[in-house]
Amino acid sequence: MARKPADQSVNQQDILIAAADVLQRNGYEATTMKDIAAEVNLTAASLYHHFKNKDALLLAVLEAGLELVISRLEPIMRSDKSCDQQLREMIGVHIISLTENTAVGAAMVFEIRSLMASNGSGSAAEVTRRKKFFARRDYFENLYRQVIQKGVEQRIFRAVDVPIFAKTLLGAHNWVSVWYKPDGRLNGQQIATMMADTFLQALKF
Amino acid sequence: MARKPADQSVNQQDILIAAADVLQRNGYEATTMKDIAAEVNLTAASLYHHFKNKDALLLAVLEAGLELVISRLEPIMRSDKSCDQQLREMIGVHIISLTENTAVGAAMVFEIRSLMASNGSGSAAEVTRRKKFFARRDYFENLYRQVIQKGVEQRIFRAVDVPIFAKTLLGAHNWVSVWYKPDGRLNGQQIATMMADTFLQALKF
Amino acid sequence: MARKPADQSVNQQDILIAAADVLQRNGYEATTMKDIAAEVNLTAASLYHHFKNKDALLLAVLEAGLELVISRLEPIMRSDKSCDQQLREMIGVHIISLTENTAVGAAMVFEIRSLMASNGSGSAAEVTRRKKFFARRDYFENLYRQVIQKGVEQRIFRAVDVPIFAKTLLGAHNWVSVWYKPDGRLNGQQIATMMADTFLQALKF
Amino acid sequence: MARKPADQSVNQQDILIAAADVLQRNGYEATTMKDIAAEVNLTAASLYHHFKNKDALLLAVLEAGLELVISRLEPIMRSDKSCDQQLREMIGVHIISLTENTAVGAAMVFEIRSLMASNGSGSAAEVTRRKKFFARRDYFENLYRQVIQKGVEQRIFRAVDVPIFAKTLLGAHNWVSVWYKPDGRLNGQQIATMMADTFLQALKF
DNA sequence: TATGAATGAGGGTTCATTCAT
DNA sequence: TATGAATGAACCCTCATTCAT
Repeated sequence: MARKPADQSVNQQDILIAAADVLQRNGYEATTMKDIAAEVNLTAASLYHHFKNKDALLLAVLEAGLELVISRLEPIMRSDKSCDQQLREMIGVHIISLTENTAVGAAMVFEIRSLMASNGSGSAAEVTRRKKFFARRDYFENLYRQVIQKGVEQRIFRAVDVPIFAKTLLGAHNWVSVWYKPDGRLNGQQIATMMADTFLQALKF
Repeated sequence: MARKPADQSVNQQDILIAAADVLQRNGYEATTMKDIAAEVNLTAASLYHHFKNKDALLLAVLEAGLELVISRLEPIMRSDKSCDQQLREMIGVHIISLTENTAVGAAMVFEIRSLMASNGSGSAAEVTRRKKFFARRDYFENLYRQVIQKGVEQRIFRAVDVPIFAKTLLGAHNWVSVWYKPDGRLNGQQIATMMADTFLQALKF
Repeated sequence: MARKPADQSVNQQDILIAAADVLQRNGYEATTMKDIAAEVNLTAASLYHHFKNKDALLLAVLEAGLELVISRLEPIMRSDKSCDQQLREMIGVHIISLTENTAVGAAMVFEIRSLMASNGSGSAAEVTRRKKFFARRDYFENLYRQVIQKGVEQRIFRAVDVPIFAKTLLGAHNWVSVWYKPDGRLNGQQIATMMADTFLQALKF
Repeated sequence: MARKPADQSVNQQDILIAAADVLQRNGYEATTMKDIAAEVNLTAASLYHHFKNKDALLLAVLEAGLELVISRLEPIMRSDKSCDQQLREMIGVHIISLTENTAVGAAMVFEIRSLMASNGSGSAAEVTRRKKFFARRDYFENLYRQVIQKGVEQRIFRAVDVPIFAKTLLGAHNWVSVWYKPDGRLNGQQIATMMADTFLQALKF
């Protein structure tokens, strides 16, 4: 009544990666636990040994993706390079992250709403964790705002509305994970360079 | 899009508007026929007198939104203004459309995937209609590409990769319908101006 | 994709009766919606047109059973007969109700705990309804307490601890629906008479 | 039932006690192996080293409870006291057992149905064991019948229908384990006395 | 047109149970 | 003995869709 799998057991990381992939392809609502499980050769029921429920899995996927990008952005922020150089590098690693791992990016674009829909429900711990995620998301966006703000103050960038500019930039980035195809005309690095050029140019006086 | 029939019964337009609204709030998968029906004081069953099925309804919503924007973009394209002026105005009406009618915009951002997921299924007529929609979507994106391309050729814009720049611009626009709040700090017109500034600046030599 | 049933549609009453029957046989947890549906030639899904969920159905069953008994008890209470006569008649109709409809009685015995288990969950309306049910249950028990109390005060009954005596009596009654078999040695009327004798005797000086 | 092994590992007794407790609180179907395991700091899987399956565990709980009561009832039966005194004492120890160990009592009230539901299934050994349990249950009820019968024959009790009177008495008793609260107005001894009074009175001429 | 009732399909989730470690 | 991981089975419930009225 309980068969053993041929290979060894999967870990949460494997599941997260698979889930991100499926989620990106199908979207949260259209993705079934079975779909995700199949991707790692498990039964849907088995997923519940690793994640409390579908919401928790989604949240874990988003968290992982967000933390990955943050972990790559922060060192750039902490460097003593000039603002324009910092922004250029940030856009670079961000786009590269997105193209290397479309799953994470697309999940973030599309599924935040699903996450918000589940707001209010769940245990206190779940609510807390969700709040923390949104706080991290704001922190992430703030990294961009900070460097833009700093550049404006240092007269390196022209005087733009920082929140709007950040949203503009992030929207453009997010969309990459929707249209990017690994076998397309341009690779991630090339796209990153172009987009960095675009936004740096947009900030010139 | 604003004609008012004499009688009081709901028509397809009413349903489309309501559907777009609900779809934006909840997303395609999370939106039930009952939800949409409730918005126009009908039962789910009654919706089937107006639309063949949920997919057809979604498609109709997307079509309406897309055609609205196209209908506002084409006159600008056909004018004899300079490329930069054309692009500025296009961005303007696009953003305004999005902020005036978040429903349509968000539907376009989020639900294209759902539509693609249903690809291959359905009658020949449905498949044809879906194909036509995607063709229109490409046409829409092409409007942007054309004006950018023309500007580049006329040395009014710097030499950018046109497809990538168009995607960048569209990504930024689409994202507006996600974060825009009618009671926010800035209205649609202000946002439109700022984003136009950004992208026009980005195209300067 | 949606077949019609051969016979005409069922109403809530039919479902309640069927549900009470199945619930009694299997217990709440062991009873599936499918089981109940099958009893009225419906699909499980169809039940949800009549009751919001399994809990609501259970509650409706219990309510119906309780109200039935209360409706038979109250006229006796309101009569101007002597306490001992009143109590005798109450025991009579109660036992008869139980043997005529073991389902309801057993459900009441066994499933109150299930109902309590679901306490706190659900919408405010559900909680309210549940509270009201428990209030009615208390009212029901109070009918017995009142007549006993009155009898004690009028020196018709010996001085017993009223709450304990009522519990004793109710426990004996409830258990009837567990062991009573329609084709047993004695019918409901006979059992009722014997139990009335027992408890009236127990109250003599 | 209260021996304590030197080591600290759990033994079947510990599990039985814990299981009885959880079963009483939640009922058989609503109680999970995990629930029971948690009560003794084990995992569900570990329980299977002690009991073949959930049914076996339930049966063991019921057996233990039943045997406990029987073991306390038999000495009274074997004494040469008068019938009325014997019955009084039997009611006393029975109620006390119930209030001291609600778990066992409630399990007996509520879970017999679950046990019967599993009838027919299982190995021959299991069926045998189940049959034996039911035989013991009948034996237990017979203890009451015997003393009542004897009393009637000796003209100590009035002529009642013995089976019905026994059911009446047992129903009242079983119900105690449902409503008894350790911190209630009366303790087990007081309740026992009152109920003994009631039933002895009911048997008077 | 509108709808109440019904249903097949399926999704999330739970749970008893197994087995390798 | 103990357990983590896994699973088949089943359950509750939802939903798009149909059809008689």
